[in-house]
Amino acid sequence: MKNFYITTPIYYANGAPHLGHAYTTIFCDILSRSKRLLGHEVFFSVGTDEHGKKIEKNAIKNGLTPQFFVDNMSEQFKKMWKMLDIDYDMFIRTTNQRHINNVKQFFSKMLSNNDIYLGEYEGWYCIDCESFWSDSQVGEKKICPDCLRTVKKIKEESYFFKCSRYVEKLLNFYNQNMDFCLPKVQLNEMINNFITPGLKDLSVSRTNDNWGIRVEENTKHTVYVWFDALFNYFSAVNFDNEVYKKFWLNNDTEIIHVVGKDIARFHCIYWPMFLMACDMRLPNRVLAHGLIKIKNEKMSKSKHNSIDPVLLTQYFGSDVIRYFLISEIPFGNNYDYSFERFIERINILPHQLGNLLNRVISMLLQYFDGAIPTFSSLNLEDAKMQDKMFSAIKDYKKNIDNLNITEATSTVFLFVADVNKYIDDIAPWKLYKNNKFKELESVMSHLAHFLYVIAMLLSPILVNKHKIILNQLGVLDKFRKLEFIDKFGILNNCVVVKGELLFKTIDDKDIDNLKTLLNIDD
RNA sequence: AGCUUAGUAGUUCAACUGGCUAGAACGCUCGACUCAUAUCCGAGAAAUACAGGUUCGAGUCCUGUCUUAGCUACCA
Repeated sequence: MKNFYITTPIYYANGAPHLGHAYTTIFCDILSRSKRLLGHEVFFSVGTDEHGKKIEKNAIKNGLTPQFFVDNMSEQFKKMWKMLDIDYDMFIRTTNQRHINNVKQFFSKMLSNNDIYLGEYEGWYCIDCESFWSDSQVGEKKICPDCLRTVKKIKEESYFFKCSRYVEKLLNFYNQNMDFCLPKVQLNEMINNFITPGLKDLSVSRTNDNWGIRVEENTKHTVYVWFDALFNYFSAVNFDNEVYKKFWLNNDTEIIHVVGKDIARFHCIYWPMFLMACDMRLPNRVLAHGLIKIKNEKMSKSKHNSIDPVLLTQYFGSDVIRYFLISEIPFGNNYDYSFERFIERINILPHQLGNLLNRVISMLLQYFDGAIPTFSSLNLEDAKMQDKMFSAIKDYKKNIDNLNITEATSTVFLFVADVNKYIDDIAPWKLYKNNKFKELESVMSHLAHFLYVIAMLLSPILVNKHKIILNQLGVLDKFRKLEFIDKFGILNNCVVVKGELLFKTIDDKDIDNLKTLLNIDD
């Protein structure tokens, strides 16, 4: 069976984790857990990108050494991932010595193969915007397209990666791997926007950045942060020979990079080219998701509009945050966060799932003293519901295979709604009143099994709460595996217990408290 | 400024290469039920950005306009 190597981007260590980081990482974690649930072996890496002028500046401003600064930052990310129950196999840091050696080695190799050469970067520079523009961008008037001020031409020495050598090969690769980049439109943009107009050689070194990996052959230069950062995906599996063999060298391993679409370009164009230049295998997929915005603004510290994932997680617990992000955000689209939507979304958990558990457990206690009756199937509705269950499982698996974890989640919740409706249609309380115990047994044994299936399918998302469902149903440990979910009867004679509420409804009083806590004003 | 994406009920998404009455979900209005956490179930109101064009037929294709978003070598 296929293996998977799944990666998040390594996050830039100049600020605390925000909701966008949480989304990407939760996405990858749920994907990893889902793949494992279906029986695949998975290696899942996360990490931090710790070089660059910005970090150095930031550290100095705070009176710290850059190393101390990034040590602290990467700890913050680790803490966040722990809070969110991110079950990663590797936390890679670009200041890791092994990684530094790797980068130097690859840089040297490309230099000696003439894939990298020393040249001069020349560009139009706008002093006020602190940014470079190309000829076509500044136009004939030589003005900054942003602020309309006059730009200056400046030159500096730089190493360049010879993109032209690999353009043809890259396009061939795209053609043979139509699904390399999802959503597909991203790849069109890459081709039309960068490759067709003529891909320029990429500057891969800097002379004005001290906090970076030195170019051995010319110590005036440090390696450009993106060159450094991309090779983390190699370093993360390269530290251990077994892992390296199993998840990098093995062709049965599918390598999936999950990124925000703002950095898709580096992963779809330059990263494969670098690997080609080093004669190494290529990743199989780049999944480019949309960005989270608040009131249509990009999240940033300076605008004071970022929602603190630490506070949210402390208040609601990781399961709720995980469910919110994965069920609410359609993959690939930008998402406009609002507190109201957040509350609406997470209330689905108590209303639909929590309530379902509660009503089934209560009925089992009232009608059967808590013992799940022997499985039987007496009427047409039961049989129909079995079909729905099987097709829900099938759709779920298909969606996981296609990497649609949001769709997979909604498949399960559609089934939850079906089960709620089934209860209303059958009205077990009427069967009880009319002494139709045989039929009641049939219905209740189905209901218990359906809840068991639901808990198992949601286990990659609700990593804690799904256990509460299984515990309240009294499911034996040995049956907590996906291979048993389509086998009716394994819950026969399990004894249910009424426990704590699974989820609490967020009401108006809670909302007021939260607004104070999170500093939200309308 | 250029390239690219997207404009569908109040909101977030569907509708395969143009093809039955444009589907859901949340919210809203009304109704029913009592196993349940004022939860769950049913019914209803409500939409193709604008202007042209191609076609037997357009949300889908073409042209123009407007709007949103992303990128365009030192912020990752």
